[in-house]
Amino acid sequence: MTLADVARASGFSTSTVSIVLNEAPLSRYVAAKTKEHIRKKADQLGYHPDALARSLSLRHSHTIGVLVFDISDPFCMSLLRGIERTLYPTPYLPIIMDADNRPEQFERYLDMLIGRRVEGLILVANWLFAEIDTLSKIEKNKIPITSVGRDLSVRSVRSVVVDNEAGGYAAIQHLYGLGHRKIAILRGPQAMEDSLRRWRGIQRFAAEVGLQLDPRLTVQLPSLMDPVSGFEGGMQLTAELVERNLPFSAILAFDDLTALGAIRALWAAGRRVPEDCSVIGFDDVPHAALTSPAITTIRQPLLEMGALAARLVLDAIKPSRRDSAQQGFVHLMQPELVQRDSARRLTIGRTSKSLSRKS
Amino acid sequence: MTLADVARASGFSTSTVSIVLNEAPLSRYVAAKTKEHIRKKADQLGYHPDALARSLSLRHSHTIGVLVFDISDPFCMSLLRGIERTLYPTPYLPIIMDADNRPEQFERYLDMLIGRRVEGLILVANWLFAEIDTLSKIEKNKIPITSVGRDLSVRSVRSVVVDNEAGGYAAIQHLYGLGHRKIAILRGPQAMEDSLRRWRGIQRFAAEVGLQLDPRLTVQLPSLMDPVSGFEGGMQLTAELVERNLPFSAILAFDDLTALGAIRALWAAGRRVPEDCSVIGFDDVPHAALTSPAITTIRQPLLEMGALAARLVLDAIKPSRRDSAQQGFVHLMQPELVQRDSARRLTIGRTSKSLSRKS
DNA sequence: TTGTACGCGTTATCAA
DNA sequence: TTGATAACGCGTACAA
Repeated sequence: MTLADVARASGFSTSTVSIVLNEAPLSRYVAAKTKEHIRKKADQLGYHPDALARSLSLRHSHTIGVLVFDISDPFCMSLLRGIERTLYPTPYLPIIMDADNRPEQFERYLDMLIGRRVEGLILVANWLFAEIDTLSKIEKNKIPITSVGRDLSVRSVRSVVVDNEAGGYAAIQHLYGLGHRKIAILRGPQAMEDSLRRWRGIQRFAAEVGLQLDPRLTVQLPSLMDPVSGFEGGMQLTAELVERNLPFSAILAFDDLTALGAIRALWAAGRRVPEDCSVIGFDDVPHAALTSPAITTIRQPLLEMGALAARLVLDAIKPSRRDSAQQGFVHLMQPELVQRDSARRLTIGRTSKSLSRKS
Repeated sequence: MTLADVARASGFSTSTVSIVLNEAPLSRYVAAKTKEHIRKKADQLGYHPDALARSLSLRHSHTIGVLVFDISDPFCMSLLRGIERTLYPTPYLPIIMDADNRPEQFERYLDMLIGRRVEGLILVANWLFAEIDTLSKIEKNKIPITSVGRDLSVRSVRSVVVDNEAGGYAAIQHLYGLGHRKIAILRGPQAMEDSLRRWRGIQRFAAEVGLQLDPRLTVQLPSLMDPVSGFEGGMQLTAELVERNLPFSAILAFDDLTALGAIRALWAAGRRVPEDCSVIGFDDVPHAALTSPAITTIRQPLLEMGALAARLVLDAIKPSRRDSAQQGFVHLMQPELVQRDSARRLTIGRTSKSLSRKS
């Protein structure tokens, strides 16, 4: 079904049909019954304008590429929702691609997205990805890029990330406020900047209140990992901690998955959460609220972050902006403590040996 | 950067450039140094062929639409992965759209997908969706459709679904084998066919072994719900069960989210899983393995289901097939019991009042 | 108020 | 070996 088909069937020319169907300005001058007739014919023929041909003619595709590094990471879901919802009322269509954790796939999809002439690009970079130089291709093509979840502002891309330092600070502050002093810290992989930032926040708080962080209780997730292995990592690290028999009454985990792993290890060792040990996570992925106990965590405003990322590309696409000054700007979102059931006030005189004797 | 630009820069015609860059058959006759030269020029200009124009010319888009009804449902992630991985080595590009649980959005995206001339369509219909007549549009357009996760075979669409009856059967069989007799059953919403099928499997097993299903222990999730409310529903139903003080030693939940809700209610009531009550889920969504206790469940082979769905559309797209006979065929996938920690053998003489006295 | 003709970037056909 | 030209389906000046 092409425009020509509709034109032939309705007895008018393609231009008239096009004008009517698009409600173009000129359609003001088209007779009402002509419009009626054309619309009916089009409908009855099941005509759908060819978006490809239209894009070609109009010289813009009305699409925004959304490149996700790992769609199975629960972290992404809310981000995608935020993007989706922001784009929905606009004429822009998000095209979601999943790189399945593989850099080559990422590159290939990037190429395809460029080939499809996306007008903007949102990178959902939840996890590490090696400095992919492929981005320079995009930069050359002058396609506005926004990265969400990871700071890529070194290049010419705008980034939307959570304030990791504030998050780390809030996490330890909460635990401290609950009376915990012997706190095990499960840091993220070395290579991850998020991890470093959170750690800085933790240290800052500790310094402010004079809390001593026992280096033996501060451990680090291995470097090369995919998101799920955050669970494995948290579990293993915690198991080792338990094994070493160091006293601790709380665990500050790198993220929710790590926290889940920690809880599993605790559970396996017969320690209850939160009775015997408090645990705090980071991110607030959707299912953090669904476990028992529900995870107390530092919430990244994922929905809002996705929405902001979408708005940023949208803004950058509009030609009538001098936002170019904002190139590479980092938007820091404020995290928020979500109190649930996995962390509680340290009670005195409980039997568990995991309790601190100090307080 | 267009083909014409490269042609101009390299001093050859667009045809030659096109032939060389596509490694078309004719390129066998092009001088090696010409190829070299053209390739270098193209590369250095950062030329990316315009997929839209190419599609227009070739009369096929090499895209497959993937319409997800709710991308935030963990159920979808593995399905998407399966689709993704199957399509990756082919020239077909999956275009993922998320309807965000809203029928209007579903319809709009369906239209856009048709407009973009997708050559096939995969419906990831995890949750209920009202008989959307919009599908008839697609049927008119002769685009092959495959539905995964939900049986839509009434129409001309091939469906890939798990054998729900076998799953229900396996679930109760497992619980029964563990010694449980007083089993609470959290059935899915009335309107959902999956639920009915699973229930049939349960009844069949019960009849075979002469197990009496206490009607008071068989409850049903409310009808209008989005996926997360499966959690709410499971929690509420279980809380009511506990409240009514009926003895039961195991819960057979409609799906994993429902199971999570049940566990939460049990947890809130001070009953431990699996010590005081066993729980079995359905689906094996990614995080069923990450809770403590990890959920024993009936696994849907989601990855394989996604892969099969993708292969089905791929097959249907190939013109040289007489698969049309397979229109509307349902592919039943076999579920599999995954034993983890939320269900265990009923031990005799435990203190909990929730135990069955019979066995 | 409606029709004609051209261009968007590619590929395919045919000629040279 | 390479180049000109006609589609592909659509929007839009421009003409009528």
